[in-house]
Amino acid sequence: MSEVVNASGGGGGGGGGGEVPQNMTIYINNLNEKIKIEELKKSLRAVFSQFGKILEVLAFKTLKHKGQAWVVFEDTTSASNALRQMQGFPFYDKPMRIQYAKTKSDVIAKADGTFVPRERRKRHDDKGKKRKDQHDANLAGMGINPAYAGAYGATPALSQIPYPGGAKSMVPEAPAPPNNILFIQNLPNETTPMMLQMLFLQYSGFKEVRMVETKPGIAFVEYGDEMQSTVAMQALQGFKITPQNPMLITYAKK
DNA sequence: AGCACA
Repeated sequence: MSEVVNASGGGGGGGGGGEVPQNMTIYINNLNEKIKIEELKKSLRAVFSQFGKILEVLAFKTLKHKGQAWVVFEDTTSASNALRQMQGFPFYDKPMRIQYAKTKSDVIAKADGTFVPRERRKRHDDKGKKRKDQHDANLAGMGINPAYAGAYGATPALSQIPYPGGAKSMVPEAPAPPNNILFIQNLPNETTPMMLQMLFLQYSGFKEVRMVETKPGIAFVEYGDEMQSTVAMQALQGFKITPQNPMLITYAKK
């Protein structure tokens, strides 16, 4: 009788899984602890940005927090899709374990006006409290959203979705004929083969990624046949690992 | 195993 109604719709019924209520942030553990924090965060971004706009990825190397990360989405729908679809996903040879985060992320709290700095959170009965609350409530009521207006205001959520046909403007003059091997360009220099594998593995027929150490920014991705490579190319054309690097995918030259 | 906000 106490079923919680899911405001975002969707969701199927039975949900096994978590006792933690929905959250815009997912908590991931069972991550490979040998991976350096920066690479880990980049790879998480690469794999999760397909579900929606990511506001932040957090991970720490302290003993209490190794092997764990938080990925903050801008809405709970993105977070729940990510949770369902990536549950158990083999990531650096270990299956991800994903739950909703137990508490709201600071970046979200700052955006909705409920953020309370942690240092002040001690035990302080402040008497000027009402005034401040009123002020914050006013801002929130007016729909003023400093975090979004500042850092994210100009970026539509759809920017992460690979353009269906719009990628043509980025396709070079002389396209190579279909090939089961794809040629990827305009990758950020920090891109690793693992990051690409995790993106391209989603499409059937995936065989392998090859990168040339001496030539940063490019890669080759091989599929079983041209049909499969074409599906992957169209799906990931223009995909941005970083905002300034929409990937350019063409068929490799034979 | 482990739920933070460098």
